[in-house]
Amino acid sequence: MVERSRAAMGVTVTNAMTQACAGCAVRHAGLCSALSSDEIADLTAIARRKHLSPGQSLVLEGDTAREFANITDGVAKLVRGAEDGRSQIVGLLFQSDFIGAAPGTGQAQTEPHSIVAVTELELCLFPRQRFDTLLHRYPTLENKLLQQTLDELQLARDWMVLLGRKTAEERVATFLLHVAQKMRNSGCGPLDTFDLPLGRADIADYIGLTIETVSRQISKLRKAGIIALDGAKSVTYVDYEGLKERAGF
Amino acid sequence: MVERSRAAMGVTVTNAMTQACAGCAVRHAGLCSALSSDEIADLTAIARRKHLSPGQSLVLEGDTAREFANITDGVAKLVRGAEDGRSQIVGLLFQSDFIGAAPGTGQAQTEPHSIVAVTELELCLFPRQRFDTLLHRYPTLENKLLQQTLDELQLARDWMVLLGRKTAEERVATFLLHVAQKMRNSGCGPLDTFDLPLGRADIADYIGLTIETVSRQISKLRKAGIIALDGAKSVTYVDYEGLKERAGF
DNA sequence: CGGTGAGTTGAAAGCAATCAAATGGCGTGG
DNA sequence: CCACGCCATTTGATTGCTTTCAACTCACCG
Repeated sequence: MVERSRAAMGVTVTNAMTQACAGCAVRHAGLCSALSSDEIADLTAIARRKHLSPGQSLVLEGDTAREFANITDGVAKLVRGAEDGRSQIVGLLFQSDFIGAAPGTGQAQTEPHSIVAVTELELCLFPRQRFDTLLHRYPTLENKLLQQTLDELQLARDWMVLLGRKTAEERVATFLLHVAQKMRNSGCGPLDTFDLPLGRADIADYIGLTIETVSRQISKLRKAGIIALDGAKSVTYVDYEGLKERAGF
Repeated sequence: MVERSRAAMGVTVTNAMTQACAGCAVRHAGLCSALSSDEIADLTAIARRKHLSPGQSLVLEGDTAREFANITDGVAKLVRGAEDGRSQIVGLLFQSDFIGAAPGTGQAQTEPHSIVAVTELELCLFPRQRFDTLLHRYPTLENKLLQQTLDELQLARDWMVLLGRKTAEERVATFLLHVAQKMRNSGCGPLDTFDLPLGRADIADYIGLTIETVSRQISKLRKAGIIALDGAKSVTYVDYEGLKERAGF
């Protein structure tokens, strides 16, 4: 809770100029790492910061895409939902991940999925048109975007394997490993204890199971001594290798 | 690295000069549509054609990536497999689709999945290094590649919804609609009868079911008068709207 | 101290997987 | 031209994993 003080200040002063890209948490990660000091100034000029609380959405499925964004802190989910209550999370976004349907095309598009904050979320927004202009001006930026998109495609395909062929236990184990890795990338260091960013319902929607099955499998891993729990969210990874085994291929 | 002249590239017998890009089936589709006549000549210079028969593979999961390719005719599958026999098709590639793990990064990578011909397949191959050079020289090419990658990402996420949340009947109906659309894009026109490019086993691996379940659901659709069959592969779409209903959201 | 919502646990039902066998298409060889 | 064998597909019977329905626990908060 202590480390949230900086974010809290960012809320009250939402102008980019007062908190320029130079000192940004993700200045040297993700897209922005592709830009030089001079180039980053152009980005600063069009950037706007925004804060979302858990459950609040940045865009809704079907909306017209108006802006792109970079996540500077927190976790967001990409959700595709059906009228009948079924919904599937098609991606999780962490610190330094980029949000945007189709940059570079120069034409308006409708959002293919909702984007919802699952933790307190800090964003850096870019208006569509202006960002596209920069994209064309700086090839390294477009190249970096291509690489990130390819990474996401790879991840989506990994998830297709999970959803199409893995058992409930394998899915939960894979999910736990996935989150652990992402949390580490987000600067938390190699901790073996941290809070899951998602509740049971979101986990279920991410790995294609029901809440009850997720709960049962987590209990099973706990009873097997693979993980330890403190409350529902705080997880300690006790037997990392055992978890990998249970995650399957 | 010294870049050799285009003339020096005329090594292979089946090289591009004997069948230049200008008259290619996909000259004005996919990646190549982003290039002018002058620019396409550079592509012609590094291109090499190749033919694969059903079951033959272009790359194997884990191999080092050596080349990119364009599909000029036929259908290929992207497969991720496990030792225990389970496997999942993470993508189908049709005419004008691009094959390649991570262009533009300039470094070798291992292939994340095998690429296997499911029909007679005609390819246009590009050596990794040389293609990357062109990518940097022609921004429109890189931009087009970004767009296609974003499209594929969108498709992969659609499939995540299918694999995570749809019933067996919805999966089969969705698959049939998907294939129909792809076949039409491949220049077959708005036919309502054609051969499925995949056998039951591949369909099962694509939509996350077993062969038997796929067969049962197809039979059910036939008995319901939604589709008609002539043998196992030739399908006639009788009730398009009914198929859409059964495909779910 | 009760209310609420998230999570856990139990029992029963359902849907797809598995096991098993029959059918059909197709090329080969008699 | 037909018989045979092989392989893909279909169909049937049973099993079993996950879902569904339901009740209970727990933490948090007014």
